[in-house]
Amino acid sequence: MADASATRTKILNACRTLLESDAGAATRMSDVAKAAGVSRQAVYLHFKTRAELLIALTRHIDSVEDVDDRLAASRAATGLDRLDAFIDAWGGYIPVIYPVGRALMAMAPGDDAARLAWEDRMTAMRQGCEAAVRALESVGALKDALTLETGTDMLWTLLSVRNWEALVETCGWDQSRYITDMKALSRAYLCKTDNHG
Amino acid sequence: MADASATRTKILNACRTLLESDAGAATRMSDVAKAAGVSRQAVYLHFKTRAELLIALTRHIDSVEDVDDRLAASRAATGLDRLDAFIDAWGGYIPVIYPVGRALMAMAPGDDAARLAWEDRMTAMRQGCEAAVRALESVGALKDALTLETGTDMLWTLLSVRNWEALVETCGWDQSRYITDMKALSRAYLCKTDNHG
DNA sequence: GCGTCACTTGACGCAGTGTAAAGTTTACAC
DNA sequence: GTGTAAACTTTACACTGCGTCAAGTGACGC
Repeated sequence: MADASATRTKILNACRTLLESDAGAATRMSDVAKAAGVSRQAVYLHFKTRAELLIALTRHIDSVEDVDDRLAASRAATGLDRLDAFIDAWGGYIPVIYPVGRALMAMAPGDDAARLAWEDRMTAMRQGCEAAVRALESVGALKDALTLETGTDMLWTLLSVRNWEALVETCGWDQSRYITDMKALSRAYLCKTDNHG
Repeated sequence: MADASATRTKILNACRTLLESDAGAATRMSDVAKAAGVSRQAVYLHFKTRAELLIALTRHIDSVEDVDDRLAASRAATGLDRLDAFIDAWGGYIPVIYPVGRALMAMAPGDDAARLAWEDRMTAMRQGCEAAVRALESVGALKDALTLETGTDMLWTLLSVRNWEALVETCGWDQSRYITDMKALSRAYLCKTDNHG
């Protein structure tokens, strides 16, 4: 018999590879099984549903890619630096989770489990936005017209995966320009004009 | 026998009403048929596929809601006014097409016809963005660091239906705040700082 | 040898889209 | 009134992809 956790990992890696390929969004359970070299039923043995597989994959990627380490740097920064550091961290992580995120977003309208899982992630990301806006507020850099909540709503929207998709995937921006311009955009909206160029 | 074009309109209106209801995104062909008071096959008699029905609905809404009139005002404006006028026009139109747009976006990953139709619309909207950025450029209000294309890419992204969805549907902003803040955001990113407050 | 765990095989139920074919109703023509 | 044609109904079915079920196989521990 095979090692169960090894098979599980094989399935997760196969699924990730497929999702990262061109037609990744259309990846079916049978494709995953074939790519992993197991039967379709073996996939269901490890993951009850397609949504559960994708959700498990996000966690798998998180641990493999050290998401916590990436975000640690942004938590150390203060004032305007915190905004930049957060955009570096989150913006740099988007391309990593994008393939599976895209699949989860695609099934979200019709699948509560997928929708909730993705919403949870986006809610967690919102905490980072709020912390960055709070950091601006605490050094008096936040525009007077903005509240913590309004600023957070907008930053959370600007840094959405959909916007990354639009700029990088659709418009063909490269990742570094995305980061640079998102920083400029966020600062232009959130910060008093006398606090930046 | 019934009037074919009357039945067609009945189907389109029923479909629109369903899409505008709470669980609109999940609207099936059989739901549309039932709501229109015709058989499921009658729907297929008028629209070969679900995608075709949704695409026809966007056109139907365009004509009923006078989309051309809405955009005419923005084409008349110049300089900074053109940006505001375009955001008023397009931003005001998003809530109108959102229900059917959401359905089209949901099926886009797996349906070429739906994807292409939605992309076409977004490409048309991009023309408006480009015209607005060009208007800024022509009065010397565009930031030196920005090109026409970069500015257009970003404005097109900022004014996406997804961002309206995030702010209005998810964050609960009201429509007028969405418009106001989008204008502020766009100006903050696109315009030289000495051209606005 | 015996059980058990991981997995395979093949079949099936289900939902929703789309197709096919035969029948019904209405209108209009002559 | 008979004929015909268009709009629509009814019933049935094919297809895809998800998820389930049940019986079978192979390896390993004891």
